[in-house]
Amino acid sequence: MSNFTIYNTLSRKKEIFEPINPGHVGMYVCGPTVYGEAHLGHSRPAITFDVLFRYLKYLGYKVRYVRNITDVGHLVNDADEGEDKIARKAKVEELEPMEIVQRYTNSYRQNMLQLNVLSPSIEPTASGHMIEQIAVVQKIIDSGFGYEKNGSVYFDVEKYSSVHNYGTLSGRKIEDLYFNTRDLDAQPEKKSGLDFALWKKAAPEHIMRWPSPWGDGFPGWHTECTAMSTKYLGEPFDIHGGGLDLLFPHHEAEIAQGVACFGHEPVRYWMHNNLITINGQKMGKSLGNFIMLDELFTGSHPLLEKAYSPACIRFFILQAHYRSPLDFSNEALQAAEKGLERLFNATALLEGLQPSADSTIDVGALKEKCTLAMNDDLNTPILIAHLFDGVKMINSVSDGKASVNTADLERLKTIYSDFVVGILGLRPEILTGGSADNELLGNVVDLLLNLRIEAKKNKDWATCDKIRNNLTELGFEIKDTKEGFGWTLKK
RNA sequence: GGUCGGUUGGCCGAGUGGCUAGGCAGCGGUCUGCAAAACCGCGUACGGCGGUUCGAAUCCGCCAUCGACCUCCA
Repeated sequence: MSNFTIYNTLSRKKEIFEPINPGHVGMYVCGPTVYGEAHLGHSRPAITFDVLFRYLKYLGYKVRYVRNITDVGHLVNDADEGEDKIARKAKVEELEPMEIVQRYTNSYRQNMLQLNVLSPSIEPTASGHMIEQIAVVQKIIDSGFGYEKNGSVYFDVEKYSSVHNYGTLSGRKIEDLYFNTRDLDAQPEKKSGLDFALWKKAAPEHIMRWPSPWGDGFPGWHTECTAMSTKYLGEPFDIHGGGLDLLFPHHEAEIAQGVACFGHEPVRYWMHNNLITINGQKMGKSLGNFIMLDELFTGSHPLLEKAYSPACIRFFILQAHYRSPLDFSNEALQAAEKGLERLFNATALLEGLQPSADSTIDVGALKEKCTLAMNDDLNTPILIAHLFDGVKMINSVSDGKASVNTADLERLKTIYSDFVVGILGLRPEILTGGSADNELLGNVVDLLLNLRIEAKKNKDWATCDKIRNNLTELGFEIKDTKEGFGWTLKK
């Protein structure tokens, strides 16, 4: 179908992507825990796998994209033992846990919409799949790799390791893990410190609880992803994505659970996006550099010099490869903002371009390069570099320094609508003289600029400058051209 | 301490052995009534030290430094 390669964390190599069922792709990505507003860190996996989703569809695959919503908080790690993370927040705000869940789910979806992240095919909630999770736990017990103790169920890592390899995804060795495991409260209950929880008994103060064969409790963190991914995608399924921070223990545990349940690896391709740092530092609440997406869009955070549009954030993220670390700074964001404007201006200019008899630009090669970049493990920075080469072509044609024939012009338009809008998901946020969505405004601006042309003929520079300066103040960008004028307005 | 991954020009960020990444900023030029935009041109970048090689940002070793993770937050 194509030579689309993706880097598989499991093999630590780029592999040609071949779906299990020809023409169909099943992908699962770890979604948000809805106990707070979405922050900058949430945007990267969402955008990375949105681009993957879009590109797979562009390649002609029918894609089922499952991204979960974790609405069952578990234990908070330090002071408030035995208290559910969501329940804790509920007490603080005097809201029902499910009210919190609803509120932040809505907020997350709103942010995703702003970032032009497409809705997944299925967005399952952990609380809505309790039966499936209990079934997974039971299946693991039946396989001999899980054991119950005091109403909790744990995964027997040692026993698993005697038959299978544990640690293949993260490169960890079981011997090393023995010496590097923190001492945790429930340690005495477990056979080994390496074991992880499949089901936890709920303490009396724990609000979110469900009945199970082992008593009232709640599922372990890793259980939900195994239950929901395989319910909707089968096993094995094609692609599992998530942030690098989830690689261990979460994804490692998912593999072990999958093998225990099904007798084989649950996932063909594991993909991990890298994280975002701020001014070279990790994001942390204690560091005061935790920026929420809403703050980013409005500029209301001490670290922000200005507001940045969702498209700007999206472009900024896509200018780096998803597996590379990315450092956030005002300087970098503003550079991205200007670059994006250049890209959008050319994309708008493309619509009004006049074809000639001959082409002096190589549109075919451009498309080829764009496809190669995306096929190379979603190399969006390279794609963007090629799109900027195209910007130069478009501007040159517009300036009359190059020409394009009718067929090439159509192909060029297709490249920009496919790659910029369709795959990168960047919606041009500008109005131009040719755009129809606000005809009245366009006509008024045209009228003013025609008056300016007349003033220009009379060498009435004062009137000329007044019209231009006032329109500039209102946010319009005025360009003098050979034919007359051109203008754009950022939305 | 362990595992994995970074360190590229003023800034961001591609690039895995010889071939211009790209964007932003800067400088010079063309165009312009002046601008803006655009176009053309310019910059001795690859953390340090050794090694392999005809040739290394790219491979190997050591060192420095930064980050993520290390199993009941998800």
